[in-house]
Amino acid sequence: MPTNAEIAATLTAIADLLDITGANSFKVNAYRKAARAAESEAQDLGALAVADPPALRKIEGIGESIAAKIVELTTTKGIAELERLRSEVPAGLLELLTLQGVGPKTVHLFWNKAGVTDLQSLKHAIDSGALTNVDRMGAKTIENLRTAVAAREAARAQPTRFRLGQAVPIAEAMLLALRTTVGVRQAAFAGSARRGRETVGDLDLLVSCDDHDSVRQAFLSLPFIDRVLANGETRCAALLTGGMQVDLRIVDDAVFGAALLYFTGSKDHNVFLRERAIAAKMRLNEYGLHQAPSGADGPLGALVAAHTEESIYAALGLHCLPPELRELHGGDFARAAPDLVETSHVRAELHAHTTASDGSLSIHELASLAVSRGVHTLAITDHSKASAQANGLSVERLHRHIDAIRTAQADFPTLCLLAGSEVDILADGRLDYDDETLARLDVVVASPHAALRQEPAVATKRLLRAITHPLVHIIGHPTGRILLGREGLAPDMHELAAAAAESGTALEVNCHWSRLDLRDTHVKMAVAAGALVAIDCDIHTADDADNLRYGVATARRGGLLRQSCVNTWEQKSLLGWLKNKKSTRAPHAPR
DNA sequence: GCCGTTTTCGGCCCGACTGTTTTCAGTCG
Repeated sequence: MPTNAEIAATLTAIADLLDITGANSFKVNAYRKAARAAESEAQDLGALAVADPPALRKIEGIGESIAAKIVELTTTKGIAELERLRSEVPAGLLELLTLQGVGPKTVHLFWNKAGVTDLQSLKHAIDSGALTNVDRMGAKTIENLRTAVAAREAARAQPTRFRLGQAVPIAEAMLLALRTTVGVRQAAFAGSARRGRETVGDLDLLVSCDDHDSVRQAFLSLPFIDRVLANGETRCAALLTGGMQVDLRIVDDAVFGAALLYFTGSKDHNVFLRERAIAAKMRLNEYGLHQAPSGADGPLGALVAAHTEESIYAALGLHCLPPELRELHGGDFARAAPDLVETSHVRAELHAHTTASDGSLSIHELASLAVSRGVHTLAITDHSKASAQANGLSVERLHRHIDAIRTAQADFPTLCLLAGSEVDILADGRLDYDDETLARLDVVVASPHAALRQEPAVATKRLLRAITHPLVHIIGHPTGRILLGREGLAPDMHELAAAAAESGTALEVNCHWSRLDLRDTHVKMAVAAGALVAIDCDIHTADDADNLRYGVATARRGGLLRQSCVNTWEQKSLLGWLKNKKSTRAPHAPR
């Protein structure tokens, strides 16, 4: 059965191929929108296609035709329309769409007017001069193409997306430099990084200022800039040395909110807001919300709102939606509760390593770090013996470690130090320590570290066994995925979430930006099932504590409420749950 | 292809930038 990601990839493939054939652009966009809907959908679309096909059409962006294609893909493992397109369009043309400045119209032109079928034949057409006879191919365009082809070849070994925790520090370093420029009023990053997506394709920076030229100069002279792609009055774009693209928008301070809203997106959410504006006889663009023009082509009416995002949402009759929930067309207003979890709510770290296993901090250093972060409770959870590569603790070493933690407690009167372990969930679901050993621990985080290529059904059974174990409190990074590196397990997360809710076991959102596991869609499932969630930094070095924001962003994207996150609880409630987790359920009704 | 409080046809966000095209087309976000 295809996963939602596979369905999304298939719909995107149809869109790309249709685009090259010159199909109606609204039809192409419909496929792209449906692909995005599939990607962010928490329900398993493959299962839905089998059990209740009409329900597919309830999802915004999926209509009669695309629903039928999802059913076709699920039941026959292929789509006739896609195969027809593939037989018609040379496969090598798809890569050309990724070239800077080359879109479907241009690829169509290359294919039909110059016989280009892939990157190689495009290179040949450039070098042989064959492109000079093609419409709109002047000397400058051909030179830009040459550069784009070279950049594409150089980038083959580089990622096209970047992990959130790598992109955000770069954005903040650039903003720090821009804020010192004369005349700058406000500066922020927007785009998918602000929405907290686990990976981002580029960075969007927004600056309001009195002097556009000085900001442009400051931006283009930043040390990270490798190549300038655009340099206009209000927009600059550049490639960084690592291959990431950065776009800078420069606006007047009075319209900063409108620009921030616009450039934060998502694209689908912008369309929704514009449509809502039109319905209310207004117009929304990056310069503000205005009254509609009085005539058909007349100038915009009076300004309604522009300075802040809140004022624009309010004028449209909406609550200000947190950026993390702006992924969908209509946004995820249903999840935008006032008690959505925030970094400031987190008062306990329940997953941290010391030098006893593979951490770089001693017990005292780790505890001092926790005190400086203002948490009331820290669980020290070094690896168990199966994780030999991480210097996992034998039972004997664990006993001595527990004693050392108990002794250290005396030095930290304001912090509750818990003796725990990150225990391996073995391939068959057994735990790496016996029950007698586990019972000595204050907190047990059970995590999969090996056998991460198991079949989904095997992985589900394995994790269920750990979830329902009475001595396990938290399932650490449940899938073991590494972003842009390792797929990890693909268990039936609905089933795991239901079992977690039933047994009072928390599912972890691991905050490290290479993991973010649970991922956002999994958090949605946990929330829907009424399961408890832990947000933990999995601290190995002092810097890891800074990753909390990424885990919280992921949890917010999934709609996690403060009261369902064990790390936000008062110490007494938290310790009560650890002592007797069975009696503790997520304190809110399933949504 | 999707969608609907201008509803079953006829729209579909819209502005900046670039390059070449002397008024606009394509790309991008």
